Amino acid sequence: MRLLIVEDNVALADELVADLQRAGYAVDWLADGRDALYQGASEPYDLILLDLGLPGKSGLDILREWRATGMTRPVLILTARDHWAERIDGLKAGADDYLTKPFHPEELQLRIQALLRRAHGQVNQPQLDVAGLQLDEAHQVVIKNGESIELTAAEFSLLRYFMLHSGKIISKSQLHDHLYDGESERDSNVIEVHVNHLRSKLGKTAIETKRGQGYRFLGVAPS
Amino acid sequence: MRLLIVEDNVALADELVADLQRAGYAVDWLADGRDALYQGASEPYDLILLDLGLPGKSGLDILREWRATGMTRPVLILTARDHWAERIDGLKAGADDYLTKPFHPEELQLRIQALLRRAHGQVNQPQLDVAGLQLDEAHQVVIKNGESIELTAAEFSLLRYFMLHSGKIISKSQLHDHLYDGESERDSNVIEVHVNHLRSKLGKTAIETKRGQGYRFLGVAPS
DNA sequence: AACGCAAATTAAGTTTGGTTTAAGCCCGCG
DNA sequence: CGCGGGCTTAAACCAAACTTAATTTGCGTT
Repeated sequence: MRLLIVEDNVALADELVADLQRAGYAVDWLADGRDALYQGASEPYDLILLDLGLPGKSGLDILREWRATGMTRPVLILTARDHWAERIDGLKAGADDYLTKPFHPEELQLRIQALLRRAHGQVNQPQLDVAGLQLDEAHQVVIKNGESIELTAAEFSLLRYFMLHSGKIISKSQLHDHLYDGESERDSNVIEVHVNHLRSKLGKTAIETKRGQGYRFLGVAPS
Repeated sequence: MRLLIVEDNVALADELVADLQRAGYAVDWLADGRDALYQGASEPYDLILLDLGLPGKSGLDILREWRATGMTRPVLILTARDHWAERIDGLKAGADDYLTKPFHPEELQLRIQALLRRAHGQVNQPQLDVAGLQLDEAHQVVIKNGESIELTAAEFSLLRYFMLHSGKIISKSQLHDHLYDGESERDSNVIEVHVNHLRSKLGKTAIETKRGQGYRFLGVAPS
């Protein structure tokens, strides 16, 4: 999953970036509202964290412009506790959720997970449960027929993407765009290697390949 | 389907070409307005993507000249968001649709599909639905009597062309011109081979051959 | 800092499957 | 009949995807 953080406070931003990268997200960070307006709409982010107290262009304005031009990606607003009135404005402007600063990192993680699930139609489930597999974010493992399987960070975020897009055809470039941040190569076979690992852990049939188009996640049959 | 891209930004153009080729189009690319003016009118393109911010000759001028000389092919204009006034000029000059940069690749695909359908009288349908067959662009399959049939890339683009020209007689050289880009051979039997494959998947009667003239797509009778 | 480990990535070699070529056959039309 | 366009099949070719191994990276430990 690829996230964009729009936040002008450098110290906070650094911490956020570090936290989220540790949690297996590809993270880009922008401090400037103008850049954000453009990049948030053009790059394929899965979720955007937006600080409302930006210099230059206000966070609310950015959000409104995005929504006006048909940008539908989930946006989570960060706002200072003492500006609580902003929350309502934020939701009105099209935010999907908000969080007041200061907040606990774990709280943020949970909100992000919930938003991502929600954006893919997995409503009200505490964890991703798709096609015979449950993904345990806290322990970075996947449960298949009651048996828990350890995953590396890369495998985990790849599988999470597959589970959120179960049944759809996903191209390798799409995977690249969503699992790696701005500065990374396109001509490599990382994806293929990790898919190979996932297949050996979940079973060869869990991921189907559609030659020339991409992959399709099918999951496992219950035993 | 054969497309022409007129775009001077090399990076963007490369990406577009790659995307569209993956989607099964034959793609030519020109960066220069003067070349475009000539080639866009002389080669048998099915659709032209035209960037307005060209050096040398403006995109608008090119479009106007095309239309003045009776060139009726569909033209999709690409324009920067902050030059929004150009859109109206573009439509006045005879564009069929426009898209503001930055845009999502998927959005572009949808517009292209819509324009191609529109240019062939298939109005307002989300997917090609002709002669008992529905073409599913997203999954590269065709649906016949509720049953989904897998197609290879070559079969898919051939079938798409047939469905867009259903009932008309189509010569083999016409197929060559529209399914393969500039640099390719003419004396081969590729088309015949793929027609053969399509017939074996759809039924022998789906495509009729008019000896010495070409093929005619008839589709399948509902069961 | 330096080490050691595991994970991530790159690289190289192999397999697979789609596309094209090629050759022989069929068949409609003179 | 026989010529030529079209059909069919198999084989050749090529690029995508897979696999495995080697290398690099990053991190925790000392």
